[in-house]
Amino acid sequence: MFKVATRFAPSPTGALHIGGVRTALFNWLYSKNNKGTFHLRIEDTDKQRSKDEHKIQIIKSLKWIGIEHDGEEYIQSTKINDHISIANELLKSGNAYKCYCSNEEIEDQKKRARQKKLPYIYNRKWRDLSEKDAPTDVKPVIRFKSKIEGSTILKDLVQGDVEIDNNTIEDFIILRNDGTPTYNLSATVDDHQMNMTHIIRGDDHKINTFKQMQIYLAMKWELPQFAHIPLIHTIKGKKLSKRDNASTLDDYSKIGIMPDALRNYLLRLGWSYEDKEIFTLEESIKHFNLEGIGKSPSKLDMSRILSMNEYYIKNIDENELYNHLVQYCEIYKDKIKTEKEEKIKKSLSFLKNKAKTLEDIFNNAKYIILDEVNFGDDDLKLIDENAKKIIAEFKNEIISLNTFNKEGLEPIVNGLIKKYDTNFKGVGQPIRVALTGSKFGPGLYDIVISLGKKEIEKRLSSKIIT
RNA sequence: GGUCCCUUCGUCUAUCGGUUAGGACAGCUGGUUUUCAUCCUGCAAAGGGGGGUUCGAUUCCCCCAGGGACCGCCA
Repeated sequence: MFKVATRFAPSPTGALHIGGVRTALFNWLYSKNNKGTFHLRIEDTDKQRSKDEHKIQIIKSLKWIGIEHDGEEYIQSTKINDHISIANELLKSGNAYKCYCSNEEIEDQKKRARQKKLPYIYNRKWRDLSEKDAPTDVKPVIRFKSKIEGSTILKDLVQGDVEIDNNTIEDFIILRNDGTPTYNLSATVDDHQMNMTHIIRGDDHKINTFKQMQIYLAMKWELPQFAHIPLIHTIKGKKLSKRDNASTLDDYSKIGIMPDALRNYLLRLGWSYEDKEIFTLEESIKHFNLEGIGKSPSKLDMSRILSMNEYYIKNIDENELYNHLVQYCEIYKDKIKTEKEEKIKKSLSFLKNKAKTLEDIFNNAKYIILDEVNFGDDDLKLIDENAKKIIAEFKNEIISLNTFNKEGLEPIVNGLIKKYDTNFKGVGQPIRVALTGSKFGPGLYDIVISLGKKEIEKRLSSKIIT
């Protein structure tokens, strides 16, 4: 048995979206599960639309989520000569022919097909015509001579046997009239030269597979295995496209989703393994298989992404979580100063308890991360004369407090509650606002302890609340 | 319109002929609680429709309906 080799072959004509990432993930997992290799091929033959920045974004995105390809990336545009020479071989062996139809002629055919509500399929005009009759003013394209008789069965690893009549596959163009190869030719030649054993790609490629199979056959190349995975749909039930919002990895990273959480979410979108929901990277490699891939398309569900992220926030090692937070804040928020590290790490256990995203943790930890307290207008309203008295008294008690923990703080707060004939909220809220600027956030004792005596004293002396 | 694919709770899914159709997320209860949460109880929630096959179908077959993908000298 040959070593499994898979590939992910995006075109760098736009940002990689989450559907593409899942395809890459499945390919990667499948190869790793089989102790094989995973390759990245950049299909940059559309020179107008291909951009280097997209290529960089693609590689960065894959790396972010934990996927690294084996070997150098394969740049399709550097192999164009190979593709052209295969086209010529096909021409020589009678498996392809020159088509001298003008653009106008083709457009006309398409128009007529539309009018008659028939599917357009090239009429194979030049399939049997002699080149002697060729017009001199038209540069020909090269078309593959598709089978007309019989049918082809695709033994799809996900969808099972799929059979279509050969005459529904048109004589597709393999070389444009400017001499450049088209997708189906290039992809096939590359897959063959890269020795791919398994082509795992979106369901939208299925018709291409039938075309490509014919090229393999004509070239007497060994056919790889194919697996067409169902597409990811938007909440509206349509194919996810580059135009959809929030579909690149950056969009998720920006709101504080962690790569492992998204990886786990994507893994379970369209694939399952018994009732298991949480998969470490190692587990996902161990258990991944093609049998577990469902046949129906699945919808993207943000609340699930969020809850997966929440799970990872609560369950991963706190040092690791802290590192994620530092990176996140540096890129998207305020950089965390190194002298805050200890305070934040100590507080992570309660900061993370009310967070679904790294952004939530940042918000909860803002009172530590930022040196200045930013008061919300509504929150400031809570600081009336009575509240100011409570705050002042609390400050005085704190100054003389030796045991700076919950046991030491509780009697102080309780004393104030009694004195001012109120409840916990009546005392806690003004102090919380004075310390953090907000009435929401971690528990009062957590805040006080995490800030430390010196900082408390400083903040409670602020003019705005005295 | 043609070809192909799909169809279990709102969502992701389990079930490989016999189950009170299971789990997870979301939702709703109740409890703990120091705001907001977390955490813990519980509840509600599904086999598109119609035919077969079978002692028995969510499961196998057929038809219909609905949804989707493709139909580029893009990839």
